Amino acid sequence: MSSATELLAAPTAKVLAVAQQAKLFRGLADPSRLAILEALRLGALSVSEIVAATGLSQPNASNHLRCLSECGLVAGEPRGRFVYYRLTDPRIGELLALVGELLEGTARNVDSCENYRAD
Amino acid sequence: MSSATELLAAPTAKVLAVAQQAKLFRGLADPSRLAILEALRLGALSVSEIVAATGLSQPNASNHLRCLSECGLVAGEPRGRFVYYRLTDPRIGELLALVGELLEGTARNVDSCENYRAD
DNA sequence: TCGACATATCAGCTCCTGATGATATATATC
DNA sequence: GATATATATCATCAGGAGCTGATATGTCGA
Repeated sequence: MSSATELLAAPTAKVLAVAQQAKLFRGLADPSRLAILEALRLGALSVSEIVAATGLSQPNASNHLRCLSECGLVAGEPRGRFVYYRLTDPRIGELLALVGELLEGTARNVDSCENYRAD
Repeated sequence: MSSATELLAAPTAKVLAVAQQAKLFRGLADPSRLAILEALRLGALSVSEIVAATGLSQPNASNHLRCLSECGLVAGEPRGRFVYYRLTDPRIGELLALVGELLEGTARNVDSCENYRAD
């Protein structure tokens, strides 16, 4: 954890908020999960449909869906043998759109960033 | 990297966009970097001022600032022995605000997310 | 009940991430 | 030139993240 002095004291609401924000961003900080969220922007999909739309392996997609569910970004609804996932909030689409706009204006050099290499 | 079939072919603009978005989110996916960005919302600060505002160690703050610079989220301006950092785009503040709103509505359980533990 | 299909979970592996302490480099002042 | 301060870089470490292949579990239809 950060060595921020605030964290040495009892965690303030602000510190907790930052930690939660970091977690949410971490949920988004993976190409596979972003691909899943993009696929879900058009409507609910089953796991198999998500696998087909993203090219992910089935266990990999399932793992990422669990992660996204636990972060509250998606929710699964079992219907027989299928589980249909959907975005929990339309603002998630807004968030992705805003980041797209930011990338056009500022983070042109993200691709050259050595810390986060897209292998 | 993701085994997405699109990536096996020549990367499309879409795939590259997702990879860039993931990188930008990864830049934001750390409490220390978020604390830095929050501090900079009020105006440009030197490295020492950022250290004071966040409680981070100097090398740690410097590393994170380099990361944020390379992602295009902040820019440093040397003035004598000081380097003043600022946000490169006001929409970064909007992004943080939107995530704050999302957290109020959906990701209430982020704190319980086992994949991303704030140690 | 059995077989097929859909989904979730697991073990193991590799690579990445974020921190620290030490230190190098740059700038300003005397 | 020497010293102090500010900042950047490095080596090292511990822990986390993301993937695969195997497999367990649940549902549906015959």
